[in-house]
Amino acid sequence: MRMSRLLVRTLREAPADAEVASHQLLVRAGYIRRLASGVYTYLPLGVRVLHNIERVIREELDAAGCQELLLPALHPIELWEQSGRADLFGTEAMPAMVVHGRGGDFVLGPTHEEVVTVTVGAEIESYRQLPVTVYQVQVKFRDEARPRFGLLRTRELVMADAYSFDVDKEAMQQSYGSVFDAYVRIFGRLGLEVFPVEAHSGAIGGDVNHEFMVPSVVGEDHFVQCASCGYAANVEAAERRMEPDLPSGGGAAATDPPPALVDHHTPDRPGIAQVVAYFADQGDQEVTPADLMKSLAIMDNDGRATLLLVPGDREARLPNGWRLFEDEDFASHPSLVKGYIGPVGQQQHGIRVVADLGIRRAGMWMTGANQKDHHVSGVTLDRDFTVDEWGSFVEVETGDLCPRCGQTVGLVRSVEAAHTFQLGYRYSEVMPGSTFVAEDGSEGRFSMGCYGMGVSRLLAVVAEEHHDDRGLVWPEEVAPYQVHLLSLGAGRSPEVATAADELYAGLLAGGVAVLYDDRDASPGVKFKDADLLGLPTRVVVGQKGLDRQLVEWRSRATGEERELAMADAVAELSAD
RNA sequence: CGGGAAGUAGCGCAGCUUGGCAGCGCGCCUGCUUUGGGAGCAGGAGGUCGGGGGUUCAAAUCCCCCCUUCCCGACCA
Repeated sequence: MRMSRLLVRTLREAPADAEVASHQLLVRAGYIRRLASGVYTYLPLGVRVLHNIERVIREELDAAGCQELLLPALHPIELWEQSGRADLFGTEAMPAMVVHGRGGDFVLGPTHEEVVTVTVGAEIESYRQLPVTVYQVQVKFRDEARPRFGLLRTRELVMADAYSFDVDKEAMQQSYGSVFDAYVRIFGRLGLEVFPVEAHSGAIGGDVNHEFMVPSVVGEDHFVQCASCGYAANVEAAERRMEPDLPSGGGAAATDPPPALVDHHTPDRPGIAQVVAYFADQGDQEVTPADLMKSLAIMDNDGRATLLLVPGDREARLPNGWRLFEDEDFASHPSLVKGYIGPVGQQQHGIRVVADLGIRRAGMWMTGANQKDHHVSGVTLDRDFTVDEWGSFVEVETGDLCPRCGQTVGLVRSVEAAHTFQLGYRYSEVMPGSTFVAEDGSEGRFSMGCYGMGVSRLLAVVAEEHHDDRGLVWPEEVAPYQVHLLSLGAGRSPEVATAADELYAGLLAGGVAVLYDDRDASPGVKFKDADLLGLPTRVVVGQKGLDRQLVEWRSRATGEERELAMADAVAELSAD
């Protein structure tokens, strides 16, 4: 491609709305342009990068035996009513956008479980046709509450997602493993370090699932990593080890004998922070969040009223399916007084008590008195309350102990670049046609998996992880062109112009993806633009080199420079 | 959705406090000169000062409403 004809314009300064490096550079170098908040146009250079990422994904998924199809982006709303997820529209869990057409209401597909299930279900009649894994690469739509960081979080995004269909759970897990492995290979080819972590499943559903986390300073997530044994998990799913006798930095040490319960009048002070502030204002007694026990009224996934106890200085981590009490739940369980909840005597009211292991450490606690505007201190395990079930119910923090090996873990800031789910029967149970004749003649239902990867987000992540202060530095797999050919002073030197034109023609004939900067621009401009665009190899044709029948070769990534004989240049560059 | 900031030429910004010709740098166009790390000179084009309403002889500037964008938080497939 001749740069004089390429639809690209580089900017010396980044637009004020671009904050992070990948966003600034992609805009400055002319790869993308913003159309609206979270909606971007891919200019020719950007499209080539996008297509390269897609090519890598296709190659690996094809190699793993997956078959590509293309599903509609426009979904009849009835399809989502059948899965029950239409109820979530407009909520934070499923910010889908609905459009009204002549044929009824449609959803701009935010994800494709419903569509793919009915599509594949209609084609599969027998277990003999299974397993099958399909995938697609297409645009999806999400009405993001807050688009961010250029392509990292958008309202319209390109995703690649695969869906596996198997005869049973064991077979599904096989398929899951094979796509999982393909995903790991894809990240490797894109030049990204990735950590598949155990995670929550959110609105997609299913049991086992993994997020593919790429460590990055622009990440919106953190994952927990153990340097010694390799344990890695999302903070929402991570557990920690807690030795019963190990102090965890909270609560008051138990005295012997334990002191009596002390009631404190704490008017209008629901919540840990307010109580701490209240005692700080009073001045007669210092109370820290760690002295308090956080008592949360929960509906668990079986609909049981449950009291969850965690140390007051820790964030509670609710298991999948659990939710906080709503007003009507409080109304039907009067023993739990919103804002002043405590564990004392709750089992007598039919409340199950579960507690984080951090509560078990020797200690007594201040907590709600189950009476409005009152807290109570000196609350002691076994004497004043008992626990029905222990577990790890707090978000893991740096310095906590690895649940696997007991060493300390750390939090790593990262971008969620892909998410894979073992769905099981979540969709095949509710979507019509998701049955097949099993080997024994009975009716079977698909055990499914789904595997989503953010293609446009990956473009941003690769740019984020591969740039320097002068511009982008694309890995070869994704670079829009491999060679950036510059002619210097071609306007005044017919010899340079001819040599550069011939080299360009030779590279094209040799099948090299080459971008030819044939513009009538000064050398400085061409060098700066070449650095900014970030193609792997730069080749300069100038009078200086031509006098010795040489062209100059330079690696964008390493800065390494070589001189190539004019006569060998095409062969050498084609071999790369 | 809560908090904060900002909208003036394609991009980056000044002007607003104290109302009075709409500016600067880069980019763009023409010509000449230049040419190995974002060249020089000369000439030129380009504006709904985010939108609407109000105050005033007069509004980019003061007042009210709205829209948009970005950042922090919440949330997130």
